[in-house]
Amino acid sequence: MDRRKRRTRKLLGEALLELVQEKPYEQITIQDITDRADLNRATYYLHYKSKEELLADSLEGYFDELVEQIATKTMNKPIWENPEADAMVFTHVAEHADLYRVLLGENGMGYVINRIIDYIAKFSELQLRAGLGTIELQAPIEIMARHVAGSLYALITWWLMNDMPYTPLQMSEMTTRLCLSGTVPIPQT
Amino acid sequence: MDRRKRRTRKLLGEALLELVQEKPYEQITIQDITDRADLNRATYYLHYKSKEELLADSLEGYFDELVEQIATKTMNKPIWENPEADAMVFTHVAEHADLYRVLLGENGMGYVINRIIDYIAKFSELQLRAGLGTIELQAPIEIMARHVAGSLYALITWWLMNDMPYTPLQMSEMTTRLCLSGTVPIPQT
DNA sequence: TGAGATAATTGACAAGTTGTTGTTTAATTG
DNA sequence: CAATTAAACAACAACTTGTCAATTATCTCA
Repeated sequence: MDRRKRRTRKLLGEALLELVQEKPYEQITIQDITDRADLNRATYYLHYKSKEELLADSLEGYFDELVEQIATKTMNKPIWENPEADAMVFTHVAEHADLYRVLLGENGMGYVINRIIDYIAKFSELQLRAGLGTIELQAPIEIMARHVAGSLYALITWWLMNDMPYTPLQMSEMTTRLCLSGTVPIPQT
Repeated sequence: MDRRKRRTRKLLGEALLELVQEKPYEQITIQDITDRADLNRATYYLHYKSKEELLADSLEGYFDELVEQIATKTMNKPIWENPEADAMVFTHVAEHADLYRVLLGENGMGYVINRIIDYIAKFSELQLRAGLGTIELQAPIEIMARHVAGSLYALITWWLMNDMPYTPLQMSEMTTRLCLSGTVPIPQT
């Protein structure tokens, strides 16, 4: 890819991620973005058709970085020996807390939220499949993966929106425990 | 409330919920809404300041209806004797599938998503507190409630987006099982 | 029922946004 | 260095927004 092209896109992405922290996403205009990036508005349309397209592109980097980090650390380990994997997610979120608060919070963006849940679900599915034989199935793997993803997502946002009252490791341990053993380890029925 | 006022708001709400199923939410203009509702554009501003305000107002009805249904059926029963409660949620979603697909799916709306998770979390928290004494805590109740809410949310959307391949009762049973006992009932470590 | 209050209609305003185009200038690559 | 590709710039019509003041219709309650 042309160096100029890359440069422009990077500038646009940075501008958007900055702006997203200053005012509601819907209120950000293309004008705002190009002003901030010091580019002509017409230039924007040479690269992206919509705001969404730019946003997707800009977030790619963050996700890839995280996924790669995790992948190298947790290859093939079954999920229940891996609170570190989740801990990395919480750490990553903490490092970009301002951004994620906007993306996931109050008036968060459905696109991003679903994207993240998908990401986690895919990952969990792999982990669950890896540990297959040993465990008794509570539900189809696909569904279990969604369950885990939803839980992790909800705990991340709760944690973010409540000023991160636990350490990433604590959060990750609770998440793991809840996902593996559920809320009621020994049902008294 | 004045009958005309109520009428106008109802018309606006219906118009928005219709439009939301026809084109992306961001692309819907106030003009579109008032055209559809057969009202003057200026009238809109007499009632709402933003699209979000109208949306919130319009959804209120749906949620209240559902919550009331559930509340009467499940009063005071501990959560693990209540797959019916969850089943009602899945049934409700199925009845308004087209709408929820837009609100929660692909380019869903963070506002709505978070609103729903909050709703469920509050509800779970009550249920968990009710059954307290009997169970050993895996994590603070607040967190467990989020965990359950996230899971239910994720399973609902997965189910919706995959053309509802199970019955509401099946979904609800799986949800309950996963939340109570986790993905790995007897960890073999 | 009728008077007074409240909503809705209408038309118009300036300000701002959008997407696009054609031309010119600059940077990059081999 | 020449050819290619991107960016800058200015200007376009079309549309959206929020707000106004003046007018008309509808509702409420005494």
